[in-house]
Amino acid sequence: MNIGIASERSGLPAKTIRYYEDIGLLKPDRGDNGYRDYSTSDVHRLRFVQRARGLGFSVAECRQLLSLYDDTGRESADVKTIASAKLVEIDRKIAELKGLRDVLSHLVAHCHGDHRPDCPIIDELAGALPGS
Amino acid sequence: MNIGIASERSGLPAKTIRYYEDIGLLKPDRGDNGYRDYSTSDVHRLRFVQRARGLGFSVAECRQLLSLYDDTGRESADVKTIASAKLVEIDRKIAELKGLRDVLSHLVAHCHGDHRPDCPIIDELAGALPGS
DNA sequence: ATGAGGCTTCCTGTTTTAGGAAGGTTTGTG
DNA sequence: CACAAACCTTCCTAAAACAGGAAGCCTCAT
Repeated sequence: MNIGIASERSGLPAKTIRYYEDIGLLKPDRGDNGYRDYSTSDVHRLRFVQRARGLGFSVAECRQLLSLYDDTGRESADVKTIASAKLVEIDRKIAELKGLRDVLSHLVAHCHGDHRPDCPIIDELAGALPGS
Repeated sequence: MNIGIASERSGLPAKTIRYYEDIGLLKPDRGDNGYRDYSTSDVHRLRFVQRARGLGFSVAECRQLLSLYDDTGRESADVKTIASAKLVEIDRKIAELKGLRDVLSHLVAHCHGDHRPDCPIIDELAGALPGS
């Protein structure tokens, strides 16, 4: 399929998809006319990256995640090591998002009209040190 | 406090903190020597941004989030509108992270040795279209 | 067969930083 | 007091991750 369709289906702009090819994240086939030709598997990879990027993973981290996704010999220790590190990070991100969620909903529900330094919910939340 | 301490306490490099000042995210006091002087409230703001950035929010979005955080008249409809939009987005991100978590843990636990296109878990997960 | 729309490459610009030079300030130590 | 180490300042440059747009080829419907 052409890049326009791949763009629609992955949620990524065509520009970004070409950029990802430039930096070696994926190498679609080329048709006789020189057009890029994406498989559904390519689209899956792109969608995967689209999500991970939106969740604060760098392109380098996405490359790692893709390498797990691609690895055909998944029993290797390397793969497991990387994957469990990513799992820890994901859990941390989930916890932070829940924290952020709490700040916002409490701001809306309980702090209207208050002045900034007086709100105990914020102070508590701002108090948790982030991980790496 | 000096920028070095603020950097330690917020988890952000001093360079990044100065950049955030450049683009108007916060305006610390200045001492007689010209050094920036950060309050604990400044550090809270910085930590807030540090988290939000790591979770895939753009600096522009962080600016919005900070404006909620700062707003002293929180009963305004505008603020509530923005906040609830952010809440929806955060919930979406939490759901996506959980999805990503599932992919990874299943990859590690159940798919070792499989070839990519044969794994039904991935196919299923890659099948969910992301929101905006 | 022609015009609209999609694709190509290439070049430039923006955002969000990181790195480093050149120089002033502060602090601890002899 | 002197001096060095460790901090701070501004400014300039570069990298990462894109976005915008020009110039030109390809395709498809009318």
